[in-house]
Amino acid sequence: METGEDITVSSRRARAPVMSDVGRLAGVSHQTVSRVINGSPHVRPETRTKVLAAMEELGYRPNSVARALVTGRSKTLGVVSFDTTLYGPASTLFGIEQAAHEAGYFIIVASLKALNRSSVTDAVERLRRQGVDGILVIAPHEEAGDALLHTHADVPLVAVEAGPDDGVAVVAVDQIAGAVSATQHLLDLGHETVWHISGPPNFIESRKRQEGWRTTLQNAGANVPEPLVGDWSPRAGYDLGQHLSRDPKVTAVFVANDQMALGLLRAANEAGRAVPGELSVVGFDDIPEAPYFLPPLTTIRQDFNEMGTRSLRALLHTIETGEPPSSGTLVPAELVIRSSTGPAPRSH
Amino acid sequence: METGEDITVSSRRARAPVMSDVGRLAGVSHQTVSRVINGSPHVRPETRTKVLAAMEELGYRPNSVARALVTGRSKTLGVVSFDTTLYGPASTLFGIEQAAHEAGYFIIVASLKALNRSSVTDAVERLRRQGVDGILVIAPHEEAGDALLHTHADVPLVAVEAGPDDGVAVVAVDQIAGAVSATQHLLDLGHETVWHISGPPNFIESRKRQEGWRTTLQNAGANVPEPLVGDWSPRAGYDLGQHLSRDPKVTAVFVANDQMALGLLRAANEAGRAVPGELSVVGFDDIPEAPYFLPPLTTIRQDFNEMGTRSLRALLHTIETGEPPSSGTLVPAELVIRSSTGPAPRSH
DNA sequence: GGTCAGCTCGTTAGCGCTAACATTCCCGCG
DNA sequence: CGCGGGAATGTTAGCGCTAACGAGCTGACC
Repeated sequence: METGEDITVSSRRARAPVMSDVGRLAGVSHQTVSRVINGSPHVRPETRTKVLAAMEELGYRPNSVARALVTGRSKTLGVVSFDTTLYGPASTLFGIEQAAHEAGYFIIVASLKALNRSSVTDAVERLRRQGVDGILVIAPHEEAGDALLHTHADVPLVAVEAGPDDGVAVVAVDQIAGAVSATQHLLDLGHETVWHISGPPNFIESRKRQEGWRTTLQNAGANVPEPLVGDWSPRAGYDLGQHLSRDPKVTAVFVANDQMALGLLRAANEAGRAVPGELSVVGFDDIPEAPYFLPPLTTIRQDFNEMGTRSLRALLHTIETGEPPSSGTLVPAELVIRSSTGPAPRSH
Repeated sequence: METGEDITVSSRRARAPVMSDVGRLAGVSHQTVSRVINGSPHVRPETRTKVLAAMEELGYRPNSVARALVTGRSKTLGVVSFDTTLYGPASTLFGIEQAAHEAGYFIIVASLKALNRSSVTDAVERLRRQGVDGILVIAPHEEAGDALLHTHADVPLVAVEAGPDDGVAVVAVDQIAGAVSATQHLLDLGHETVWHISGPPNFIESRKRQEGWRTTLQNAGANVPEPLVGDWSPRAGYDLGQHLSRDPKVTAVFVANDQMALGLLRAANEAGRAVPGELSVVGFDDIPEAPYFLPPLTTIRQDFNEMGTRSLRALLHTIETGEPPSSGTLVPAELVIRSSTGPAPRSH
């Protein structure tokens, strides 16, 4: 076996080297190795060099599990999320991960199969067992939010994208303001009123967007049509859009997300209703595809990445200082005007 | 402080209960508690009951960090991924997470800022420090793949979605077959040849799709036009699509992903080229929006979820049996015909 | 020159758990 | 009635690391 030429790490592969191996090679105690690794100031430069060299030679890799056991800190954060396939959650997760990486933390994801109380509770529980230092929840859902109220006990937790109004720290986009500017934009264009395709009612975002839409219409003295309820999918937008497209009174629609707006666009196209000539539509999210819809979609941009970053920072602040997270951070939403909206057609 | 009424867990909150606390309350040793938790057969039913009751009363939560330290198994898997914002990687990640959950594993994500050797090496290194039991890499990129060859040493690793041709286990969709069926579909429709908008050349998928397209044309004796190179974004599809739309000879285009196909669709629309009347287009991926494009997009479906599941299973198999993962699993790709493709227009 | 502060390092004791062995008890058997 | 053996439990020794303390050495100061 001993070829004699193989002097690299891989030769004495019986067991990964540990601190005392490094110490032995460097002629110091394992504690000094620990000091070097943790950047203690009380180590002579030459000792440090020797230790570093020994680490290099052995290919030493600190065992963070052992460290976590003794410090009580794992430097990992849990993220529970519903559908990470969707653009919003995926982007938020991405932002969180980037920020965590910079802060020296790892992200453990626990995605939810169903959106109900027990699955959220269960996910949080699993993460705590795993020893995470804090938890982020991307589940802008009513029941999920409720569940958090009964869970967050001994580990810092912040809700992202939406959450209960109190009891838990929430970092979210200003959904209401976004919906207001979407609706107002349509009103300003001269439309008598604005129809609405909403998301599922148990999503907090659905309700906020609907609320913003409704109050804007009311404030303008406009008639408030019955909102149509979708499920965020393009298919729902298409199905609901077929109804809307048949009704000539409908000249402006605020759709609760871009995917459903896409479905509506197709329905309008098939029904021969010109967008924006006869029908104006505004979406929500500003997914990367939105500028290339036919026509390019006017929508409300949510800065998911920023939301991820901010929520992570809030969580980290709590973890590191022990102060409760400041609740209610709102990330602004921005109206992006493209070509799917235009002046109201001359009425009859 | 002692109210006397608060007898629940939250009262003696100095420190989370540990095994010996449970043992003390149940009148057994901590080891017996361990046996109960790990389902050892050598525990009397009544003892088990007592222990369970004590755990319940104390709100005991096993410390998996301590367990990981002693067993050397953390029950966590690392996933390194490039852009989890994209539909493909996001879906794959989702599939992985679901499968991992079922198997009792956690997923730690490490996303890459840049696609180069060092960032991949670095991510893998970080994950190993963290003590993951295995690593999954979603980075269908040439350099990234190369990096893996020099990294995978003492922890099982499998590449997902694409990877180097050997040296590392790879679970991927059959890109070539997908590209072949896309191109053949167009040829069968009577098009003389098929143009191609490819992804960035350093993506393995780009090359495989291009290869499938090229060989199909060659086998059919068709002329092979110079492929246009995009970057997966709708914008690239649009920009490149403007060129293509101007050229009346172009009657069929195979686009390397759906997002670029969307851009092409818009460019064609603006140029007044009817799809599929004058121009047929096939995408790749089958993103959820594809059926609602104008017109609904014919595309190649990749089962990302399946790929995630399979790659996880392969990894787990290696971890649990020690056998090297079987290389080269291919997930089939499926042609989904919708309305963006049609017979070739009568030539001049 | 003695003292004491401060730097550098080593020694010891766990963190909470599991693995391995030791112990107790009960049963059946010759 | 003693003894082997297995089932149920307890005891001990770490896993690899950090925290806390202690020891040796240097240098400055009175």
